Amino acid sequence: MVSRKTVARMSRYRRLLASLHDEGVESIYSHQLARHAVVSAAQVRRDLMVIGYSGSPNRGYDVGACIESIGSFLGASDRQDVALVGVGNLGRAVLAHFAGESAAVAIVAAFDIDPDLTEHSVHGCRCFHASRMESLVRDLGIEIAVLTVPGDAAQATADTLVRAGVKSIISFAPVPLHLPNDIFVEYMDITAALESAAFFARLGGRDAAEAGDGEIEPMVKKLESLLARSNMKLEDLAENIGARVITPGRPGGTEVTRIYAGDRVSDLLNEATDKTLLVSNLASVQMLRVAELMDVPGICFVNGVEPEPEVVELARTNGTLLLVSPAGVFETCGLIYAHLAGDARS
Amino acid sequence: MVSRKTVARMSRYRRLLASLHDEGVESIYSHQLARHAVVSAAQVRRDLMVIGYSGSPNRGYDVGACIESIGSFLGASDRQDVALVGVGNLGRAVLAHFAGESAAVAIVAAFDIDPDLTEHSVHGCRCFHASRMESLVRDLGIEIAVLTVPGDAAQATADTLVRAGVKSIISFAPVPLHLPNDIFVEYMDITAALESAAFFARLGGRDAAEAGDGEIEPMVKKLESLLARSNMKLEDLAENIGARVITPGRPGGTEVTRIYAGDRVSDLLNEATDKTLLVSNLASVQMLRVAELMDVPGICFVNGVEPEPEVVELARTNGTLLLVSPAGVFETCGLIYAHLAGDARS
DNA sequence: CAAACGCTGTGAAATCTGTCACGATTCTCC
DNA sequence: GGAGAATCGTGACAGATTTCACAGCGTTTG
Repeated sequence: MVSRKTVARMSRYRRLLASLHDEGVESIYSHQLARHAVVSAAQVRRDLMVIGYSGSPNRGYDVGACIESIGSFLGASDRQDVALVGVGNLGRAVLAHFAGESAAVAIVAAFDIDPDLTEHSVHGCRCFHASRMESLVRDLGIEIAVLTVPGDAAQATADTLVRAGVKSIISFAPVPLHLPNDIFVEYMDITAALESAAFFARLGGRDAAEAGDGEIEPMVKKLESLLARSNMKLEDLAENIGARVITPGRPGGTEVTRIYAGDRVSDLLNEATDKTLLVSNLASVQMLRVAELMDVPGICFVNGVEPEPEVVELARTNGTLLLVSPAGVFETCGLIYAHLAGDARS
Repeated sequence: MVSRKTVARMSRYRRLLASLHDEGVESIYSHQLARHAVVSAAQVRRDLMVIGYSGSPNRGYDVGACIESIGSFLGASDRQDVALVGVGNLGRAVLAHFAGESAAVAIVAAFDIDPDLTEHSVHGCRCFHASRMESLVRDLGIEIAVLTVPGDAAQATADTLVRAGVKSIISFAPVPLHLPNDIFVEYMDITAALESAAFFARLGGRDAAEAGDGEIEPMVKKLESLLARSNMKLEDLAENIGARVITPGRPGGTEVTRIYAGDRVSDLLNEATDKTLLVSNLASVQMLRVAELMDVPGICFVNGVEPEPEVVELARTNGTLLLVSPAGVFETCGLIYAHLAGDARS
């Protein structure tokens, strides 16, 4: 039996693949998709295995075909109708969220007890009075419902929906629902999420300290040899320091033996080689030009800047690997260092 | 290390306990709390174990003290401030959701790029322009953020938040975020939830058929002996057929050896005993009166009706166990039957 | 006052979930 | 055409999570 989590990941894969497809990407390797989805490569392969889609070694997975496969697995066969109950702020937000998507699931009817809302359209979805819910849901054969009603109405509403033939419910209400256990319920418990976040935020300080368990040995000069020895891909490094990859590097991976951090073009011209990763504050076209001139394989911008489209375009054309780290130059370098040191130790 | 799931459950426990506390419940057993939270009793005990709170045998857990314990575990020490980014429909819904709650977490600032929203209050929360986000978040020492921006802005916003010192993020955006791995991220992926729901709804038919795998043997007459032999509590039965418990039964559990389904009072007077569970369409006070007269220990209403407060009140006074099953009389009986049969077989 | 009962706390088993490692396969390059 | 490199598919493994099962203890009952 396929697990709930796997299905959720599948949905994410499909959306990621769809956006890549729009960018003209034809095929993709498991580790690339893994990086996009923030999971491990093995996970991706296993997930794609269960849906029966096979990629080809050396070309990876065909993006289009893979989208198709996931589609047929998740059930693109016939469109599935969804009902939404509770047209408050949250309900409207959910309606707006799905208004654009032309996915295989579509919210076709909304229900509320407020007569003012009734018989109007909200974000392109017809709104009916709750009293008509049971018969309409039954007659339309709707099997999926989104519950955005207040907590005290959730149980009764859910019971009605189940009676009308609904098989799956997504509940935003902050109460657990008591339903027959052949009904699938997915809770979107915002309060629980927030309290979990608060909990882990408090732990954050301590935990992060534990995580960065490296002794800060003064072995700076070893960096070069560490880099040279480690056959780590820049792509993998990016993942480990929390940087995101904006443009892919050269095919076959990007090898570096040095890291240079700085913004002064004159220094750069002296220091950069064709195996240097450049870490810079300056997300400008100028930087890219110099990088190209020096044949630098990769650049890492910092502070989470969003490079101008022009810059991204140029990087893509040049085949320069473009990273963006959320941290500053210092932290980014520190992270890379710690990572390499940790890697070498193990 | 305590897991993410455990923390989320803790949050649910606390809310359930709080609402029970308001109802005047003083103490509770693990299996009762388990039923409310729709988890197993062992799970509850283990969860409460990790926070170090101990109940007493035979009196169970003290509701008030337990709320306190969970509070100090999740961190009630000092209020934690939360920022919300993206004051669209969804953002407003989340703000409204937390406006009332006086919990230990509070959304203290909202941010958006729309100047029209800026400097206004939305649901009692001051809204600032996004350009002031980084400095304000940093200066206020906010470590938790709710992300309700469109997908294409999510990554950049998250980077900025992390740079400003945020430790935990709850993201409603439909894209995975690439962040340092000491940052806690909780995804509320509505699309994934809906697609999962759609998937399991489709499976529903088959799956349910598999679940109810019992051969439909004509052993109706064995029911009585089955019931007599099984020392099942009605409370447990309720859980297994997806019925919810409205009022608790007599202390010490509710034993039944027969089940009678029907609405005619005259039949009832002939059939009911003090060990009969009554299954009825009719959620009326009349029914309760007859039940009391005949000393019936439990009644199960069907079709998910919401009994009148008057009925509930009377049942509580009488010490009559009141259940509501989401299904009809037929299905409810069938479920109970299947369950008993399955139980006896195992 | 002793026996029986029912609940909690917790070690141990079972189950679920994700990762690793390695053979199989395909493509590239010489 | 064959060696080599890189990737996929998958059995085996490790870790996390949940459930089971039972000892221990307070309460009730005869």
